Amino acid sequence: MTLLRTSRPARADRGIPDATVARLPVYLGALAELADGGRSTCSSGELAEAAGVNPAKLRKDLSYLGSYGTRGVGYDVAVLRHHIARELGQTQTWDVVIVGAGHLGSALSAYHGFDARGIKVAAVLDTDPARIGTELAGVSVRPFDELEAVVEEFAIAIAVVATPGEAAQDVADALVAAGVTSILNFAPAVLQVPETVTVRKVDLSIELQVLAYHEQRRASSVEAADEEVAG
Amino acid sequence: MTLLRTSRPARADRGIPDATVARLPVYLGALAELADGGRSTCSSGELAEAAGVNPAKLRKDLSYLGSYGTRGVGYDVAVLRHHIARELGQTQTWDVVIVGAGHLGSALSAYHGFDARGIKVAAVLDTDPARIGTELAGVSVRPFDELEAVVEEFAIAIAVVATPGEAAQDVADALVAAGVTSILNFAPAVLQVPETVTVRKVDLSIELQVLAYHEQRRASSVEAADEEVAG
DNA sequence: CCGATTTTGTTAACCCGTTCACAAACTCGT
DNA sequence: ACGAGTTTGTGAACGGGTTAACAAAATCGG
Repeated sequence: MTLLRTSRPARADRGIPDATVARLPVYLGALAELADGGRSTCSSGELAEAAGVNPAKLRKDLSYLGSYGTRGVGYDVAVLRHHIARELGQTQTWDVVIVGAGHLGSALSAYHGFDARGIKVAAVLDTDPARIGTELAGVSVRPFDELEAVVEEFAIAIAVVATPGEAAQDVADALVAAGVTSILNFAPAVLQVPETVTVRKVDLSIELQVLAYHEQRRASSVEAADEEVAG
Repeated sequence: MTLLRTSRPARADRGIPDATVARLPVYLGALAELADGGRSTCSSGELAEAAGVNPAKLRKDLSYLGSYGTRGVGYDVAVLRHHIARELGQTQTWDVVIVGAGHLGSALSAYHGFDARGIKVAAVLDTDPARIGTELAGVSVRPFDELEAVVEEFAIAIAVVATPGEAAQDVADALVAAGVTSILNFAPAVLQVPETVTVRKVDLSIELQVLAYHEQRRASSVEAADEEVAG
C-alpha cells in the first residue's frame, strides 16, 4: 500500500475556505429577504444577484457545504438557510464580551445585526469608573477586573476589543489568560497572541485610506489619459 | 510579428495591488512609532515585525513604490514615511461626509485615527429631527437634505454610510447623484452603484460570524482528532 | 417515453498574492 | 583597496481563490 497522502479530500480536514465563510452570512441575509418575499425556491442566478456576487462563485461556495440544490430547479430557500446556518454555527447562540465601552463599544453593543445572527453581547467591560454601571443596550457595563468571572459565567470563547490602541495588547493578554480563543480587534494595534488563538482585525481608518488611494489615482489618471493620447 | 500582449509591465496602468495598499497604512503607523522612538533608519525585518507581516512581503510591497531603501543599510524612516504618505494621497486632507448619526456614526466621527491620517470629517448628516443640531466631535449634525450643498462646499469625494440597511440604497443613490465617487458602507446591504463609483463594505456581524465558524470547527475538531487516532 | 430546456455541481484554466531564495549593492574593518 | 558581512530588490515557484465552461441530472411538453 502506497503512502500517498498528499492528494486527499483535503476539505475534510481543512474546512471551508475563509473567503467562502466570509460570504456565507451574505447569502444567509439574501435568503432571508427572499423568504420574507414569499419565495420558497430560487436559482443560483437570483441568489447571486441578491448577494452581489458571480453565480459561478456562489455555486462553488455552496458546493463546499454539500449538494443541497436540485439540477434544473434550484435551491429550496428554507433548506439552504438551515444548512448555511448550521455550518456557521448559528444553530447555537454565541455569547461574546466587548472590552471597551467608548463610542465604538457602545455602537457595537447596540448593533442589531447580532441577535439575528446568533450572537449575543453577554457583557461589556471597561476600566473607567465613570462608565461602570451605565446601561448599554440591555447590559450594564462591568469592571474589567471581572473578566475571568464573566468568561466563566457565560462560557465565552469570543471577545471584541474596542479599546484605545495602547491598551489593546494588555487586554488581549488578559483575554487569552481568561480562556478566550477568538478575538475581533478594532483597536489600531497588532496583537501578539498564541497560535491557538484566532484574531481578526478591523481598522476603520485603513478602509478609508484605501478609498483615498483610489480617489487619488482617479484624479491623476486624467493626466495619464492625456499622456496616452499624446504618446 | 506576434500579438503577444499578455506579458507586459502591467503595473504602470493597474497601480499598486489592493492587498498592498491596505497594508501601507499599517507600515505608516509602524514607521511613526519608530520615529517617535528616535530611530532614523530601520531594516525590512524590524519594520515587518512591527507591522506584523513577513519581511519578504514588506519588501515586495515597498518595491511597488520604487527603490527607496539602501542595500546593506535599510530604509530611512522619514523618507519612507514621505513616499508612502504621498502614494496614499495623505499629503492632502480628504474631507468626508458621514451619513447617519446613530451609534456607529457617532463612533466614527469621534474616531481619532482619522486626523492623523489625512482624513477629516467635514459633516455628519441625518434625517432624524431629534439628532439634527446635536454636536458630534466638533461638527454639528445637519439635515440629510443638505447633502448636495455639503458635497459642493467641501469638494467631497468620499462618503461613509452608517445608516440602517433599509435606508442604505437610497442614501447611496443620493450620494452618487451628488457627485461622490467613493463609498465606505457599514450598512448591512449590498449597494448597487455605477461602475465609476468605488464601494468598500464593512460588516461587523460578518466578522464575528467568521470567528464563530472557526470556534465551531475547533470544538468539533476534537471528534475529528479522535477519528484520526481510531483510523 | 423522449427530446428540449433548465440549472446544478465540478473540472480546469486563470489570476492575484505570498513566499522563497539569491544576486546586486551597500557598509565597515583592516 | 579589498574581503566579509548585511540588507535590499526581484525572479520564480507556489497556493488559494475566481471564473468560464461543460457534463450530469432534473423538469416539462407532447
